[in-house]
Amino acid sequence: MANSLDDVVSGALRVLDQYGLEFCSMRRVAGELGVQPSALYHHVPDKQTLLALMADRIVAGVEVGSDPQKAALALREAMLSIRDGADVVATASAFRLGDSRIENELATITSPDVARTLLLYVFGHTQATQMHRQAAHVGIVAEDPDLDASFARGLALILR
Amino acid sequence: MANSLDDVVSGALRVLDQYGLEFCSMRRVAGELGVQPSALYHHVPDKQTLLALMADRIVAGVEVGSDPQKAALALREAMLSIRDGADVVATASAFRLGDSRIENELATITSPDVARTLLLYVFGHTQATQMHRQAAHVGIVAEDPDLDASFARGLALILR
DNA sequence: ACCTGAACACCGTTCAAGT
DNA sequence: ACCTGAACACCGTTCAAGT
Repeated sequence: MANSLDDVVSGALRVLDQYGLEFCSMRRVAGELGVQPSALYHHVPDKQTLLALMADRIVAGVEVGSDPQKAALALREAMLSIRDGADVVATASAFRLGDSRIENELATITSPDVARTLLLYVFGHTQATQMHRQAAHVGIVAEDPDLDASFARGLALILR
Repeated sequence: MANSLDDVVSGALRVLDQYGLEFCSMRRVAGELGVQPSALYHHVPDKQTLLALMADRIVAGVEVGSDPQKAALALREAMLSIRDGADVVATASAFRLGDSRIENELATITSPDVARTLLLYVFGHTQATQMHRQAAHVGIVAEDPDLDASFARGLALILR
C-alpha cells in the first residue's frame, strides 16, 4: 500500500508521459498514486526536487562509453523516449552545469570544452525536436522529416 | 489611460526582469499595468503569445551583420540583459525552428547547419549561464567565473 | 514511516456587462 | 476599443492530526 520514493518518481514519469510537463502537477501525480497531494511531501521537499529525480531516471540508462557520437545519440534517444523528456533533463542539468555524470564522462573521452558544447547542443536540438514534433502532432506546424539528420550534421560539426 | 499591445509587452518585460519567469503571471502583469487580469485578453489571446512577443522584443536589437561570432555574442548579451531572458527566447524559438529571423540571417552568412547548430548552442549555453548565475546569486552554488570564456571556446569549436 | 483533511495564497481563462 | 467583476477549474505548499 505505502509508496516509496521510487514509486513517486515512477508515478510522476507516467503522468509526464501521458499528459506532458505542463500538466504534470503534484496534484496529478498524487492522484496517479491514489494519495492526497500533501502525501508527496513526505518523500520529496518540493516539485523541483521531484523533477530532478525524474531527469536522473530518464538518463539513467545512457552509457557514455568511448564514442562521443554514440553517447550523444543515446542521450537524445533517452530524452525523446518520454514526452517532454528533453525539457525535464535540460532544465535539471542547467542547475548542475559542470558536475553532471554525463558531462564528466564525456569530458574524459574528449575535452571539457567539447563535452559542454556537445551536451548543450544535444539538449538544445532535442528540446527543439521534441517541441516541434509536439506542435506538428497538434497540427499547428508542418512535420520536419529532417530533424534527425540535422542533429547528426550538427554533431559532426562539433566533433570534427 | 488605455493600454496598447506595446504597453502590455513592456509591462510584462518589467515584471519578468523584477520577479523572474516563475512569477511573471498574467495577474502580475495586469497589476503592473493597473488593470484587471481579464483586460490582458483584449490584447493577447493567451500567455504563450505574450511570451513570444516578449521574446521578439528581447532580441529585436540584435543585428546579425556578416560576422557569425559577433552575432552570437550580441544574441547572448541581449538574452543576459534581462532576467530569465534566455529561457523566454529559447522556448519561443523552439516553436519556430527553421523560420526565425536570426536563424535565417545566420544561414545566409554561414550555412543552414551551422546556423542551427550555432543558435541552439547559444541558447543552451546562455540558458545554463543565466540559471547558474541565478543559483549562485541565491547562494546554492559557487560562482563560475569562466562561463563567458567557456562560451567563446564552444563558439570557436562550432565555427572552426 | 506514511498518510489525511483542511487551509492559504495563488494560477490562466472566459464571459457578460460596462464606457 | 478597452476595461471591470465575478466566476470556474485549477496550482504548490504547510501543518496538525491520524495509523
